[in-house]
Amino acid sequence: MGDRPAQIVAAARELLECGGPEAVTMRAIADRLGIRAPSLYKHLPDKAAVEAALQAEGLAVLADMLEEAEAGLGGEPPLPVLAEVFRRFALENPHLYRITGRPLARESLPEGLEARAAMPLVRAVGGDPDLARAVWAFAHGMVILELDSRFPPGADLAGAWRAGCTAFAAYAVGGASGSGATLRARAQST
Amino acid sequence: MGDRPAQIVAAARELLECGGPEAVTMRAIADRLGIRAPSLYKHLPDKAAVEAALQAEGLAVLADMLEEAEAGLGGEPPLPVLAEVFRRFALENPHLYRITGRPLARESLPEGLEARAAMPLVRAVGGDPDLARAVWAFAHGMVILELDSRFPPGADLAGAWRAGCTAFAAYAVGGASGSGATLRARAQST
DNA sequence: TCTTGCTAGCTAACAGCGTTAGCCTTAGAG
DNA sequence: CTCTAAGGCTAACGCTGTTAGCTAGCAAGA
Repeated sequence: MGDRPAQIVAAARELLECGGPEAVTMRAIADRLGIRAPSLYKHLPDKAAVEAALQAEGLAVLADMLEEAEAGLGGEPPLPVLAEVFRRFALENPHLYRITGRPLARESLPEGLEARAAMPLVRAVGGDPDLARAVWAFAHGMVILELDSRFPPGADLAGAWRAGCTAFAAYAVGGASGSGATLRARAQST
Repeated sequence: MGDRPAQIVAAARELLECGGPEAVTMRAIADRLGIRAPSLYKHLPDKAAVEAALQAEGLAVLADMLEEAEAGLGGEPPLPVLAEVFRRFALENPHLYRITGRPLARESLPEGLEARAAMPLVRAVGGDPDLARAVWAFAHGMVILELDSRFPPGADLAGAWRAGCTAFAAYAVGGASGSGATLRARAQST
């Protein structure tokens, strides 16, 4: 009964969520399935395969959340909403996010998943790939620095997010809505 | 003869640079010093101490480079220059940069080092801490995504850097130098 | 019906990791 | 001359991922 590979990944995910990356051990996975570690290798080539599967899972969840948020926004500016969703995903699944953000085993990832996760952001900035990459880097940086407690304790992270989103939004719209000064004033009041 | 702790850190750094983080092994460090691994514990409490020292070293090098760049710029806008230096540091010392960007053992870091590395950036954006953090996140994100090969092969990273710097510079100057559209035009031509 | 072969488990083991316990040699101080 | 402490050493422990080789059960073919 049951699809062993899927069970293995599910067990790994549970371990990851309770105990962090170092709790994801071949022996611990096997324990959870009531078998011994070497038996796992009848279903998987190595531990990297488990990690790749977790990576894909994380990416898929993120893509789902971003697409849902994108669909749900009316006329409001997309960038702050997507940023909020992005951050929420990371804070709610910190270990999964870190896995997702590892060197990335492209060849063992479902075809097109990476692009799917990226598209909402690209659309939000009007299709400019340079800008999309810059925004992605900003969001990833904010999240990873927060997860790693690299910001000084008590730093106003919401303010930093606001500053970044405002700056990028202004660049995206090409200045149609006013000068940087008014944008900055608007950011303060939000 | 010689300061064993310093020798240990130096050996660790050499190992890190040739073989990456997983080459930094207590046994490998000891080998390089002509002693056995357990003897290291006469000089250090554990491996985390070595990593903390490497982290401090990386942070210090980065701070030096940023400060030097800051001193060397005439009237030109600081952000792109600092960004370039930041990126160069990361690409020239990829493993060290990754170590530097780990959860960070604050208490075992030299007093004020973290602030020293951050200050050039804060000054470059005119003292706004929110903006400084956003820019830092952007730079860190760009670098870590590049190191992890997360950008699609062939992506124009220089363009992404330019987009980010331009957007943040516009936000920083408060729109005194014109609309987003002109800024974007300027970015293309640089 | 008997045999064959595959699936999926098992135990034992290996190499490498960080780390601890305990021994021994050497150098310097009283 | 003795005592102490520093800094080496070996042996070992528990952990990791992983391999080799054995075996119970089951399904298909002769």
